[in-house]
Amino acid sequence: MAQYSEALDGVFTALADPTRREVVRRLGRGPMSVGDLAREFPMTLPSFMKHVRTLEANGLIRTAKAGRVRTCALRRDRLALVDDWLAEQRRVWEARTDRLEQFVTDPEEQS
Amino acid sequence: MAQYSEALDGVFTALADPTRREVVRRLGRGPMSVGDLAREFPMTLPSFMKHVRTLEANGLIRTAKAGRVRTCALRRDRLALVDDWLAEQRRVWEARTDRLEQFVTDPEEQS
DNA sequence: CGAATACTGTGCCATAAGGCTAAGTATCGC
DNA sequence: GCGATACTTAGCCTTATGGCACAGTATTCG
Repeated sequence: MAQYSEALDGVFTALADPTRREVVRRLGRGPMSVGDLAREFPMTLPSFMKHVRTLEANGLIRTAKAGRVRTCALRRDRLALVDDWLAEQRRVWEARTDRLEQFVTDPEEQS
Repeated sequence: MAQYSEALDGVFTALADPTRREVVRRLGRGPMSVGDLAREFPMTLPSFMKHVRTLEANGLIRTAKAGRVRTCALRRDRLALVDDWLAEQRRVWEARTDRLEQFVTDPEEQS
């Protein structure tokens, strides 16, 4: 029941950017170097590195430098936080005593 | 396989804020008016309304005004987008030919 | 050793996010 | 109708975000 979780803030923030989501996707296939990853995105390396750092800071990836190459790997366990949150949501709304949602958005209402 | 999805951007952005996540949680129990919702948060009404608008703009809630009261209701179907994205992630990493993750973060690496 | 490679660090910039106050509008209840 | 209620609009402020260029450091290769 951890409501105001900073961890969730971080994970959702990290996943709110399309570049970062794509990095997560690619790393799902296996570890990759920063350079190899960056090559697929239309931005400069320093800009791309910010995304890498954001992902790492929020625990979604792990990185390590060997020689001059930094390799990134996905941390699948962190994505589980999202799963958990969704599961709790479902728990909440399944708990309500079958209130039959009479509420309907009024079609007249525009603004 | 919609990668760069604006819908996902919106949903994740909306959920990245603890106030908005809590609103989603509370609405999980059933519809509520803006005023009733706002009363539980330590901020002014105008500030709170911004969150309501963000949630609505990103499709996570539906709102309608009756008289002087605006009622909010959760749109559970939008949360399914997150579920779907997670499911696709799992599909991606399960597809890799059991690459045994030899990659280990080098303990020497600090910066 | 010297050039190329692969980041890394710094600083700048524009826009967006999240909060506030103050004032305005629209209902509702007496 | 008049005051209270429930938003709503407008404008301001500060910080965060995401991108850039340019210069620097550390490895690797020939």
